[in-house]
Amino acid sequence: MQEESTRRSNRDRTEATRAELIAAARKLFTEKSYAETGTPEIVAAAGVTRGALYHHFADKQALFAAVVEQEAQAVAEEIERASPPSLLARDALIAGSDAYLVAMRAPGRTRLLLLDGPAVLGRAAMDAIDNRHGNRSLREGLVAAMRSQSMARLPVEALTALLAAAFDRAALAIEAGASTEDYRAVLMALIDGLSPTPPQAPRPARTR
Amino acid sequence: MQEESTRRSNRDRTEATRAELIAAARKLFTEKSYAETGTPEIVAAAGVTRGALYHHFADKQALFAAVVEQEAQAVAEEIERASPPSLLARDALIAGSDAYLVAMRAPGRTRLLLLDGPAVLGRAAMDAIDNRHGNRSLREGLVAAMRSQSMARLPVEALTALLAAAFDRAALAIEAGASTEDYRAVLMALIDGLSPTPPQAPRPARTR
DNA sequence: CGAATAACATACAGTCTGCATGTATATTGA
DNA sequence: TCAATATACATGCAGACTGTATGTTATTCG
Repeated sequence: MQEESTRRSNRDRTEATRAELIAAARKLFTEKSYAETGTPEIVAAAGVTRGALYHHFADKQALFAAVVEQEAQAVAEEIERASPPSLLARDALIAGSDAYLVAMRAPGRTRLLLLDGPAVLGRAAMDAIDNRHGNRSLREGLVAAMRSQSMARLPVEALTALLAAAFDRAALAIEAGASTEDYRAVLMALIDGLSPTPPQAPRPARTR
Repeated sequence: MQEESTRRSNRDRTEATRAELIAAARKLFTEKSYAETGTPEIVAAAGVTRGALYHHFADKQALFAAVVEQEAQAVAEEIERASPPSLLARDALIAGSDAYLVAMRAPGRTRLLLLDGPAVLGRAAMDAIDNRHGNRSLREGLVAAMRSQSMARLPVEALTALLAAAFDRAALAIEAGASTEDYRAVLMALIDGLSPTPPQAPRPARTR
């Protein structure tokens, strides 16, 4: 008969420790900033020592990257849950936009993903993470809209990046207390402005 | 008759020391990142000691803020020099956009102003700096365009912030090696899409 | 059941930041 | 003009943090 706490497989130990480290780091990185959070504090919250941290992660940045990756995935899942492929291209785009703005209201997410992430990991690394998760649905939505002729044909990568940047800034502004309606209205105007035919009447659907 | 090196007024000494500290910090902050640049290195490059730094600036962040402020002003001046008020609203907007993208190619500027700045000082502080310098001309250009009926009437603050965010991301992407033409084309499409009347066909060809 | 290896814990070296204290130079006012 | 005072620095110190090297315990495997 094995004791309850002993006899844990190595893989289980690794997985559990990594998960606890990431969870503790996530909590602290969202409450405070990356720079203000020290590894002693993280390992104390996780119930391990710094030795464990540096055994599982190359350095503090690597742990931060793991947290960012997880959080970006969580945001992407919220978006995909809100914009099923059954919707029309433009409607899916709008639903996804709103879902993104809602998802980014989770405390500390904007700083983690939009401020500390790019500064600590660099824009290139953040682009890679975004392309694996969040931006994918956005880019696919844009491609679909272009194919359905409801959007001008433009360089997809650039369009994705610039719209994503606008969404990011909107999330930051809303968190800072700006009017959600104002930013939402401008975002929609930017998207609708990309229609190949003049926007004309926004309410009655014109492209069909 | 005063000696050459002695007999310097206190105000001159302060001004000179501050300027040297800011210049040395600017050089290092643009070559490396804020986090990778230590105050011992900065004061060594400036030819003073850390005592002088902490006499003139509250902390490392305050020195960084001074560098950011100076650099943001330099960018704004380049833009205003390139987009005189004699131009038509839309043309001034385009000229300013191109000037911004050019100005941001100065080595290290994107990281300083677009990555480290927001992360270290916060988005609110960066917004304040931007509104004092760069964004002012953009917002005024947008207001002028709206007044001349060549742009839909939208919340000005939000529109300014979101377009600025798109410009920022374009500058980052271009520095990372992306196609300037692609990003420029999308930026112009976003701007032109905001026309209240159908795309207006300002030129027989689209934008190029 | 050893031997090798993985998963930690502990200890240490180097560096950094911010402050406190000391000193020289400039300014002020009687 | 000359002390008194304030300003502009320089120096030294305390605390904290990061990364690594080394030691110890728990698995895995032949």
